[in-house]
Amino acid sequence: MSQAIAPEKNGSVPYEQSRLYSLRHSAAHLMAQAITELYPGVKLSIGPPIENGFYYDVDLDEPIKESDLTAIEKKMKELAKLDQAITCKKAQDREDAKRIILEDCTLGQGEHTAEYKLQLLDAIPDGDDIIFYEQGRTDRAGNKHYFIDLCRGPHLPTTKEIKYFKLMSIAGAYWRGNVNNKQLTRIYGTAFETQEELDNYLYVLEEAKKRDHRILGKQLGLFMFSQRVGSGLPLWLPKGTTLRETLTDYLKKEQLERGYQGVITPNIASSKLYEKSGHIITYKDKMFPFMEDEDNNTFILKPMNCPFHIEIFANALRSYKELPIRLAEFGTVYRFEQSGELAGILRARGFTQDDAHLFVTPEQLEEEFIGVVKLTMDVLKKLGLTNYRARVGTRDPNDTKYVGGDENWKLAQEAIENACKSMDMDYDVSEGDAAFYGPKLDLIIKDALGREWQMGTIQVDYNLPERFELEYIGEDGNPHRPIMIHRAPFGSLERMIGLLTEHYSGAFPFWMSPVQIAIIPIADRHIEYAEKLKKDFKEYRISIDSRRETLGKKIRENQIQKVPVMLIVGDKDIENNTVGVRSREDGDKGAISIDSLKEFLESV
RNA sequence: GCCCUCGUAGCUCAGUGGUAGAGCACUUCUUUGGUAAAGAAGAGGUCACGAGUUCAAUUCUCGUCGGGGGCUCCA
Repeated sequence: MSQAIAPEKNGSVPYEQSRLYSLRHSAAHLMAQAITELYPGVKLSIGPPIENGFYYDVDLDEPIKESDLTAIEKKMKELAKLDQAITCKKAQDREDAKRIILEDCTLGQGEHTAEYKLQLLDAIPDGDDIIFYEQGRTDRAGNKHYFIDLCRGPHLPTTKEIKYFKLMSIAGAYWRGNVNNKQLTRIYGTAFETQEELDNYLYVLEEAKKRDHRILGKQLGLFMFSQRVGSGLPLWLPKGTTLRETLTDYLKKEQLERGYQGVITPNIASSKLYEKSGHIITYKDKMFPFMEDEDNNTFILKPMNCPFHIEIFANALRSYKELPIRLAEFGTVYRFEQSGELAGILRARGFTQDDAHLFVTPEQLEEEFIGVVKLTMDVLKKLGLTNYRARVGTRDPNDTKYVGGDENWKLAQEAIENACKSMDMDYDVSEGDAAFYGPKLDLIIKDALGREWQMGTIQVDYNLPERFELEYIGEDGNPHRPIMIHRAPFGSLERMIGLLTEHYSGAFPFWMSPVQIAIIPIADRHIEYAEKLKKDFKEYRISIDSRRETLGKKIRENQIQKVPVMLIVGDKDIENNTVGVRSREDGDKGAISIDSLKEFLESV
């Protein structure tokens, strides 16, 4: 299990200061104590509380399985009941702390078990307090139990108060989050104040799984995967395609109104294009394998659209009067994501970006950036997504993957922050989350299971124009370098549709629904009337359910398909020129005249 | 890619060291019905794939492929 659903709020106290937070922290210690008793010689590393529980990373000689968690839970219960007091102990100095780690924390299981704790000690800055928490007691049989851990705290006063917990899953996690380090075993658990809260959490988790876009995508006939087609390569079914086209039509219209021009570029290109852009250096192993022709020319399945749009810009000698040039394309790209990174259509190997690149003068940058932010916010509002956060991704100064000079990076970052400030937008700055060619503003939303996904992104880029030596002729008659803005309000069609599916539990708003209206003739003799109705309302996406099934069954199935409006037609309707209206949300609304139906549909 | 976990009919899922079952869906027949599942019959599976252990494997072991939860990563 991971960070899921919503953080538990305890009145107005921030989670980090809540009793629940301490409870989970203590539960992590209790689990570590149980593990040291069951698996002597285990090396402990870190064990913090997280959004919906806690984990502990341990280094075991023998791999453990999920079925072993029961035994650990049982041991935890025993140790909790001992009512071990949990007390804080401050080391005198660094030497003293080292002694405590080597002598006490190892619990007599050998100094090698202190490997990670010693590294953690080294990471504590000079002058900071070095604190330990210990717990212990002798049980009725006379066995001594003891545990001490380097830890900032806080904790509950006694293990007796850790009652309602559950170990959830096992995962691998690299020591200090670095792939080059050893992979440790991470055990996830959760803990609550009451049994009811724990049960409720598990229930909510089950319910959330039903909202999973992969399940709904199958139920609603939106998309599929096939083992024969390959991993991470979705196939769009008719209804999913309709939904997708509805979204692209909407965005195309918005973009047209805002001065964008559509372009179309190929799905493969010479590797030279990506050598020039710098993508090959950074991403070679994350692209699909290269193709080679008889003359040893190498081609690449396109992992992104920017270099193509750059070529289009560079195709003519540009005047400042033409700028800004806004080139838009729903461009399908292919990235060879690691198998473990795939997640339905939220993360696929082939996906379509609602991409555009703006080529602007320095004077236009801020206004254009703000224009793009506005477009993105308008789009998200139209889609009904409001619960997102903004993140400014900046460069990690210690990482070498970034291209371009310091001055360009500084300018680009200032442009983004200025635009955000002038729009009064709240954002977090996240170091190391920039694209390799420039900083970016990302909009992030959570899925059904509480995992965060990047949707829209806006990037300011001084570097690719430099690499491709892009120019326009300024008012002064001299060549100048344009600045690029990369942007995608949806991010990708696939991810956006996945997120929308979970957001709405598949019950899409009327305007987006693949099937907006299902007309249900009661008997065969009513089909003709249904077809006439469909013709009269051809501006809507209508299906006629003319199967020879009972009315109840057809209603049930269209309801499960989350069709927003059903129109039931029978003898009475033909006679009176009416339809029986049934809404997805409100159920049966009774018969209304065809004229009122027009009004009704406009109000949905 | 790594750690854990799963893979039985189109779908959702039971089940077993002696080659398989339910509900829904599908086909046919009866039923033409007014707001969340009409009735009956039929058909449908190399139990993901490959190898090993065994007299015997869908069941146990290993490998491959695919899915899921994490880690890393996401231009």
